[in-house]
Amino acid sequence: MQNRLTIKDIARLSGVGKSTVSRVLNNESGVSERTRERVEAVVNQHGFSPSRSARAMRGQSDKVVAIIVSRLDSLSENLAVQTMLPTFYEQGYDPIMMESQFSPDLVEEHLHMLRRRNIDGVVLFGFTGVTEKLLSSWRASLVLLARDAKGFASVCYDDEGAINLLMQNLYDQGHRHISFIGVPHSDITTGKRRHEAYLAFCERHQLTPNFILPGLAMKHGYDNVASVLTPDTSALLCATDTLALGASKYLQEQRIDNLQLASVGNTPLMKFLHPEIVTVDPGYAEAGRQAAAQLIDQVNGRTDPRQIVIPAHLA
Amino acid sequence: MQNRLTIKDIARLSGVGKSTVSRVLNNESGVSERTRERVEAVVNQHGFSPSRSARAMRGQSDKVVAIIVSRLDSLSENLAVQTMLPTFYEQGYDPIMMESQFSPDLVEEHLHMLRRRNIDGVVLFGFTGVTEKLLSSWRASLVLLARDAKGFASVCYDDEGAINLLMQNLYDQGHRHISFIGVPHSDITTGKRRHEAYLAFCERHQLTPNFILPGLAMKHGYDNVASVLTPDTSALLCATDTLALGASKYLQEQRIDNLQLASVGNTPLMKFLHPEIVTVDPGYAEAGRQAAAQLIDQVNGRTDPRQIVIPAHLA
DNA sequence: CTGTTAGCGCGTTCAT
DNA sequence: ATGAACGCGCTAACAG
Repeated sequence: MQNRLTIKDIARLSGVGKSTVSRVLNNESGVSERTRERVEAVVNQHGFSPSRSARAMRGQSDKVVAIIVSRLDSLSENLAVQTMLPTFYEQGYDPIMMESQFSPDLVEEHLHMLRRRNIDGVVLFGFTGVTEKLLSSWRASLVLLARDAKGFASVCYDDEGAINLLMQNLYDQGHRHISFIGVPHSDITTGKRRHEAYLAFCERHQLTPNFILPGLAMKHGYDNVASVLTPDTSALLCATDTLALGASKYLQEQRIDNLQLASVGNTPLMKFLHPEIVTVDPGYAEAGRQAAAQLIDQVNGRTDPRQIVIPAHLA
Repeated sequence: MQNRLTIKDIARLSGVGKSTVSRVLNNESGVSERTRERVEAVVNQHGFSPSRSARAMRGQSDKVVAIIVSRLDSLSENLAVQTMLPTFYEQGYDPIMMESQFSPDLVEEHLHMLRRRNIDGVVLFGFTGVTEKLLSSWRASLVLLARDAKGFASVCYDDEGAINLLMQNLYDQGHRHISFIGVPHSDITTGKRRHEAYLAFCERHQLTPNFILPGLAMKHGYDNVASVLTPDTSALLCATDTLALGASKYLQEQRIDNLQLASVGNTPLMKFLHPEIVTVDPGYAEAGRQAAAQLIDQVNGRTDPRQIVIPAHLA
């Protein structure tokens, strides 16, 4: 690059020593107000900013974090990343992005690369197959998103709360035959927890459950709606908006418009394609913020790994 | 971080000098085959990799690039980013992500921050309002995507070719009344170029154009389909798949199923929601690869900024 | 309060 | 072909 000026130049220009400039730059105490002001003036005047690399070499931290999403085009993950980025930038962290494509092997590969790069921390969007063993060496500098694991920091959605909110809403609307379409239990959060919350609600209110757990692709929703519809069914609850998208397509094709749709997930696309849907926002935006904040606190030793649950709310 | 070993340790462990290790690491000539092998053995054995920051400090490049997307949830941009990431990683570049939200001010702000970080290069997804002036200081280290600007490297889609492909396909299917829904001319590529290609095709084949240019939101598609439908209309061409998504929703609601839909853009979602659509793939994946490759070549002084056009092809 | 000195890990002369 | 010495820009330890 060109002749960027250095801390030394600033020192010369403001007639002080390098260390004083350094102190000012880092807001350290022990600098007279007058000197501080003078140095700051020169710094601003020249738009000086210290070299990241040099800093990193001394401080041992290059202020870089990684965000590993499952897929770049995941609607829900995008909403979380969207709030994560500004949070990182505000704190001076550069977030680099990676895609896991739901492959534990890829995650491992990425983590390896990150280890060698001496990165500060990682936000990992969890999925079935990401084991604790895989992450063990990152305990101190990892935040798991949408998943929890013992001993790891995590930001989770309130699966049970979300389903309850939705069920209660449907129930209050008078629905008594609510079918459920979800994800297999191999997926703990989106699969097991949401399904069980559905079952529990049914039991509490003496409703007859009617469900299927095909998977989390849109096509799964589309292909399986029919199988949970009875003549009585008046509402359909989907574990994710992706499933709801598939279900919605089926319903509109079949011209079934007397079925109240509901889903977890508050993505703009869903709202556009099927405005009549009832959704809960699992708090994607808030989750992104918290995950970033937690990671930063953690790598700075301000807090230990802890598990955060984001409360869901009706959209 | 903890006691990562340094080039010095490797030197000691393999019984050579630091400089020799450095030479091996950088594949420089002037090292005997035997020594090289010995050093490489030690390096691999300990999984050693040189400190990025220290390297950056000497070499002036920290091997970090930025990707500024308009929106994280842009379907088309995602497809390009998806191929960009691996390309950057292969070459040892860390890609950090930013969102412009279609705001020139935000772009400017981000570029400022990147300048101060002494970043190597930027891939910027262009949009209306991004002026050459805004980018002038990045001439050498910027690749514009989906937009071109004089003097800047760019990777563009072949708007005219894409429309022609689609129109020809519809024409060959026997359609003679093809309506068009697009984007205002203030958007040069997606708006003006695609619209003009449509008009030109109509003129060449003596078709009567029937179009509207409401904007690029889904709702624009949804709200405006009706206005371009005549009793004769047998096909509808959409400038983008986002518009097509909106149009598709309208058509399905109105139970209009004798209208052939076509659009530029080959996103999985579109294909799922409306399988009967004819699409051209503008070459998002290829664009991502090329953009990354061009940027890398450029920042390494291997090539000057140049304008690349990706050929479109029927999906 | 402030300036001076000594490295951090690496690439780069310059001798050998 | 190889090693010793120097310095990149910065922070930390030590003097004053």
